[in-house]
Parts: sequence; C-alpha cells; structure tokens
Amino acid sequence: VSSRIVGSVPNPLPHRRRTHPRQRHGRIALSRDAILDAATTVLDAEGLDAVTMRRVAEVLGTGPASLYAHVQHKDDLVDAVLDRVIGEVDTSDPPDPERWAEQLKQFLRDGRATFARHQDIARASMANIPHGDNALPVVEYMLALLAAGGVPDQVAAWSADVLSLYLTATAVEESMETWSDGAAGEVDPHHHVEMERFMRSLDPARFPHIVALAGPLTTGDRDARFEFGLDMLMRGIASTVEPVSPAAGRPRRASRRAPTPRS
Amino acid sequence: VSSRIVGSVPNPLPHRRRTHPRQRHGRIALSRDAILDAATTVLDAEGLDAVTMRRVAEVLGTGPASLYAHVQHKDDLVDAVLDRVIGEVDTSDPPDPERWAEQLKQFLRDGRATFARHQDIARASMANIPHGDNALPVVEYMLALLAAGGVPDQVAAWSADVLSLYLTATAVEESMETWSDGAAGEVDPHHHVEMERFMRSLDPARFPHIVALAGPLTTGDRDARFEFGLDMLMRGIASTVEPVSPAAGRPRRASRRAPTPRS
DNA sequence: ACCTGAACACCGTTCAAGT
DNA sequence: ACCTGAACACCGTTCAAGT
Repeated sequence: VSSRIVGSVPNPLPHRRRTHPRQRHGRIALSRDAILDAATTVLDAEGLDAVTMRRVAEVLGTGPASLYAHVQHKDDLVDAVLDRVIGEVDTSDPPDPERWAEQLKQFLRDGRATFARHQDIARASMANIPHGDNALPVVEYMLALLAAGGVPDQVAAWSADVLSLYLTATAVEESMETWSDGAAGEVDPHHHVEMERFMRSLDPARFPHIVALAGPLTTGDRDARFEFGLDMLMRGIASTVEPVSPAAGRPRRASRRAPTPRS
Repeated sequence: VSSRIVGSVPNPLPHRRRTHPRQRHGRIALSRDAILDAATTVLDAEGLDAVTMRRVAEVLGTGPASLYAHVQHKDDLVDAVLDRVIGEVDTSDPPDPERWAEQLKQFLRDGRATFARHQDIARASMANIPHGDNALPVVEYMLALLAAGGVPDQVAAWSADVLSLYLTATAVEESMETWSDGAAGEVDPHHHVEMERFMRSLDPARFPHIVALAGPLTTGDRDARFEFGLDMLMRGIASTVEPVSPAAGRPRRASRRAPTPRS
C-alpha cells in the first residue's frame, strides 16, 4: 500500500493560503477569491453541510446578500470550491507506456487523498458532474495514461467514466464514515470488531454467507480496500489490452512496446 | 443489452399500493406505513429533495409535527423509504455455479432498474450505508452468488463492496442527468451531439486525447455504458478465480465444476 | 459598481396544550 | 397514546435602499 495515501485527517486551512486586500475596517475585502477561500475554510473545518451562504458571509464579516455580487447562487459557489479541489490533483508526471498502469493507479490514489483533504466535498462531485476549468485537464490526463497503455479508444473512454465513478464513490463513502455523527472526525477503532461481532451473531440459517465471511468482510483498512478495487478495475482494463495473454493483469516484463496513443 | 432494464421513467405511484384505515373525516389515518407510502409518492413524483416533513405531512392532510409520533426524524423516514426500495430487488433466483456470473450481472441490472424507478433515492443510499431490514438479505444474496462462482472469500467480501459502490454511484449519476433542472425528467436527445461538438471544439494542443476521443466518449446509451462497467468488473473478479487461465474474462465452456461455497 | 438590512418563502424539530 | 398550533432556529434568495 502506497505511502502517498496520506489518509483523511481533516486539514483546517485551505491548501494554498492567499493574502487579500483589506478594507478600511480591517475586514477582508469581498471578492470571488476571498469568498472561495472562506468557503473552503468552512468546508475543511466543518464539512459541506456547514457551507451555507450565511456561514460563509459570517466568516467574511458580512451578510449573506453581499455574496451575490460575486457568486451567482450557492451551487455556483460549491462548484467553484470543487473545481479548486480538483485543481489540486497532480497531473505532472508525463504518461509513460512502460509505467502507465502504475501511473494511473497513482493518479487515482492522489485523487482520493485530495478529496479526503477536503472533508465531504466529494458529495458535490457526485451530485453534479464537474464542469469547472480544472476538470478537463484531469480527464485529459486520464485518457493520456490509458492511451499510453494502448487501451482501445472505446474502452479508454468508458473506463475513464468507471474509474472516476469508483474514485468519487469511494471518497463519498469514506468521508461519510469519518464524519458521520458530527463527531471528532475520527474513525472508531472498535468499529471493525463490533461489525464482525454483529455479523457473527446473525442467524446462520438466514445469512450463512455473511456469518461465514464475517472475517473477510470486516478486515482491511481503507487503503487496502481501495487498492483492491483499483487492482480489480485495472485487471478489467488490462484484459482488453492483451485479451488472450496468460499474464493479463499481472506485472509484465519491462520492455514492452506500446502502440502510439491514437488510432 | 438486457430488456429487464426498464429505464428510468418516473413512476408517480408507489410500487405496491396499500389501503389504509381512514379517519372519521375521510383522511388517511396516520401510521408509519401511511407516512412511508406518502413519502414514496412524493419521492417518485418530485424527487428526494421534495421529501420534506412538511410536504409529506401535507399529502396526509396534517402538519409536520404529527409525523414525529411515528418517525424519529427525517433521516429515519428517508432510511425507511430506502429500505423499502431495497426490498424491491429480486433475490429469488437460487445461486447456480453454472450461471453465477450472469446471475450476478442480472442482480446488478435489477438493482439499477429499482433505483431508477424511484427517482434519486440512490443519493440516500450513497450518503449513509443502508442499515434497514432489507439490506442484509441483499448482501447475503450477492455473497451467495460470488460463493457459487468459487470466488475466494476475501475477494468475494471486497468485491461485494466494489460492486455495490458501482451500482449506487451509477444510479446517482443517472438520476442526476434525468432529473437535473427540475425539467420533465427526460434526457435531452441532443445532449450527445452537443457534448461531442464541444469536445471537438477544444484546443487540440491542450486536450489532444479528449478531442481525438470525442466520438467514443459520447457514444453509447446508459444501458451500454452500464454493461461495459459490469463486464469490466466481472473480468476483474473472474481473473481471481482462475488467475493463470488464458480464458480468464472470456466466456468459458459450459460444464465447469465450481468449488463448494466455503473454505 | 458594490454592499446592505429587511423581508419572503421555505426548512427540521420542539413543546405545551389538547383529545 | 396520539395529534396539533405555534414557535424557534435555521435555510437560499430577492429587492429596495444606500454608498
């Protein structure tokens, strides 16, 4: 399991702190950027539900009506915050036909870690497909990696969809667990144990498989589970690249020549 | 593509209509069941956001406070509605080692169709992991199918997670598209065309792969895309059953003997 | 142009009062 | 026990009025 997965400890401050011009009375001057910063601060500290026009305005020392000069409506605000978050994922490693599969996995790990840094913002990404300026470069990068791997066009196109769906859904689910009861944002360490005990206590006549698999069902931390899903999806993709190879899905020898990106 | 996927045309009435005892003044008597029926009616006709305590109470001809005698809080109501919906999925076909893969796919198709029948209820399933009475039998059935396929315990356990994640995420995304702008619940038939045109119009220097794959990215209806994801995941699972077989992921000969469910 | 207070039409939930 | 009206503490958004 990669050490790049930094876990989901909430970060109380926005990723890149900016300085803003201040008004006469020491308050931060209103601007779209200042509003997005304030919204991100609230998001990271208190979660997406706390990001209300009123709460964000309060942070900026004004009333909710004042935000409407810089933001169309609440959804516009949340979309903009989401786009910033999406802009945090790393797409700088150039696609390499020798490493494309590992690069793709690394990209998805990074995406998961990025969502985890920003509480339950993934919910916003699930609710409406991202349309901000930072979304396209991310899609382009994914397609570039798949192309580097020689994945057929149609498979690449639809795989990108499935992969982002898996990424986003995982992020949503994990943010729900960490952050469920408004508690300290901690995962209950006894949760596994309780869960397993519960499953074992079920009627074996009605739920034979749940009872029998209580162990496997509750083992593994988040990283391990995510990696499992990643591997499962990668095997599915890899099997389209070399459909009849016995080695499909297993690490292959070094110097394989991949077809050129397109056509 | 299976014809069992009935599509996502909203159904204005709850699946099974029940009759309720009526009060003196002709109003439906309040009960947990009557409340759930009312909530389901609102859900199917107007979507999850319209399911408010006030709106449901209105349907029943009372005020919101009256619901709290039968329902703990709004989340309890939504969870109960979700559990009913989950109860609609068909788990009656006994797991058969000869057909397990197709049965598993059929189960997931049925799940998707069930969600689609109830607007954007999938959002509630994504937000909190289902804990109702109908959730366990569904998990049990999935595990039974995977066991029938001889899938190793740990793979079966985690695969069930990944598969439900894919199912739920797909359902959420699709409900969002059909139902986005409060419009007629119809998918814009020109959406594909517009989307493709947009992608082709992008700067080929910045987004070479998106421009090149504009076609594949926008082809395929929902059923085709869902089936693709299904096949991809099934190949990932199948590759763990016979890891070194050249035929992994491709339809295999008929009379294969599967190992017994457990250990 | 940007900002604001007050208001409008909504929420979920509580609580004292009724039957 | 069940039901209710009124109230409380929230929402997003609008709009006339200010600067």
